[in-house]
Amino acid sequence: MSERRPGEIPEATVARLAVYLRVLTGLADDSTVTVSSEELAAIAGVNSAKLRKDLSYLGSIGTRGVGYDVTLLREKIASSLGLTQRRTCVLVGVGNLGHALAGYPGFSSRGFTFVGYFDVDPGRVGESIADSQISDISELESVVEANGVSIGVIATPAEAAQTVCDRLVDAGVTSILNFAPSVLTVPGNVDVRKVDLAAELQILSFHEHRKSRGLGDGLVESVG
Amino acid sequence: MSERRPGEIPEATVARLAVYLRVLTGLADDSTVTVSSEELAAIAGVNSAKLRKDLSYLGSIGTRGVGYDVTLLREKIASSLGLTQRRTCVLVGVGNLGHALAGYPGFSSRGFTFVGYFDVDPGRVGESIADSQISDISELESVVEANGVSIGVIATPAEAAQTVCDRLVDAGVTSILNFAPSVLTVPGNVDVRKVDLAAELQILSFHEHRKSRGLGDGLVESVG
DNA sequence: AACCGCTTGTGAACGTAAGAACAAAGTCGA
DNA sequence: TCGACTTTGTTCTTACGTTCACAAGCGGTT
Repeated sequence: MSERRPGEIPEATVARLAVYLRVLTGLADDSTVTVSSEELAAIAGVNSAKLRKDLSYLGSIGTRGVGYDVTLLREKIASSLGLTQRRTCVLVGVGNLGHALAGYPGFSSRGFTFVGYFDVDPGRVGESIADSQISDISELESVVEANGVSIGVIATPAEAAQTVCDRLVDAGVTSILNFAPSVLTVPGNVDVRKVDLAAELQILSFHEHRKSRGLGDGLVESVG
Repeated sequence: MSERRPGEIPEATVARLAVYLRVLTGLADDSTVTVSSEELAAIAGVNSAKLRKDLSYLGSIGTRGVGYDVTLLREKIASSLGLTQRRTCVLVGVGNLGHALAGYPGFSSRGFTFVGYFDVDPGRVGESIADSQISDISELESVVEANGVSIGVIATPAEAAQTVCDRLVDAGVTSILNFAPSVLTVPGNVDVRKVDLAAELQILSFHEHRKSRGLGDGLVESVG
């Protein structure tokens, strides 16, 4: 039963495809025509066998003895990720982080169009942001529905996140990117990805802690 | 050979411990004294068996028939993550995102102290930020060494990231949190975690794409 | 046209993680 | 003190992900 349906790409692979895509864009800018799995893997920071297996899920794209055509591979990855069509997004919560996200150039350059920025604070509504302006949260549903928005980005405080999430889902959003430090509950057809900034630092803290203790051998801290 | 040395906690578990910790803090604020694996797992959005296994790596903490003491568990997780000692950090690159990170309340409230904010832009140096001020990048090494900084946060453009990373590592930083969309190369004793904002959206895009195609059956898009 | 060197694509082995299920170990009430 | 009940800690099974190693396939060369 280890059969995988054609078109089924493992999660871990999908996450790396985004990295390969970025690397390939860089190579294309340098007018590189062809790249081997070994080279590409080195730049992307992964094992070359893993890279080849990842790419093999997209079909047989490379040429044996030669490598991969940069342009072709780039298109293939982009189409697998569904990046051939522009996707519309909304951002809810325009505090510090929300502002930064709104100004992040990587989004629009990669095919994501933000059609609305929302906040509850009346003081912020109307403020201009990233060649648009902040709308009141009450307009959320109408904007989502009018634009067929599929992705919602939540950058509110933790307390507001679930409510905002529910409203997004009710309005038709089927993918959520959550920056609020809270666990979201959603229906099964909705995908959530979370970015937990404090957790990232805590994970690094764990490794720091470990490094400063064990130093590689079977040493165990005696617990008082 | 599936023995795991005592004290060895799996990566996947470490990442979740940070989530449990946050949930437990919330429970403690509500004056909850005891919590069962089932309850805690529900709030944290994970399977209860997984949660129990995660916690079992920290030792036998719960009481059968009762559950876990919230305070005790919280302390145990915090100490496993090395959060009992405050960790000093520096932030390099104070653009939009850097500002947002500097203003993020979750860092200092969880034991992370930023002792320096750096940028190359002379126009920004001196600007006040999060009850401190922006320093010139040239001071990076001296600040890192003077404060025994162990964690560096990179929020520069992609082109600068590797150079900044090298400087941090040379100065003695052993953990890096990278927000720049680039792959960092570091010595083996240094840990890197990356947060790739555009990649997150692309992963969601993939799932959107998949939902709008297959709808759950063996349907395969015919490739022209 | 036959060979040679190179690189892909993949099968098999290994390691890590998730989930189900249950025995062990505790509390609480009588 | 004993028994019923609850919830943990852990074992076992299954799934997923990574890595190795190599046959298959292609371009260039003679």
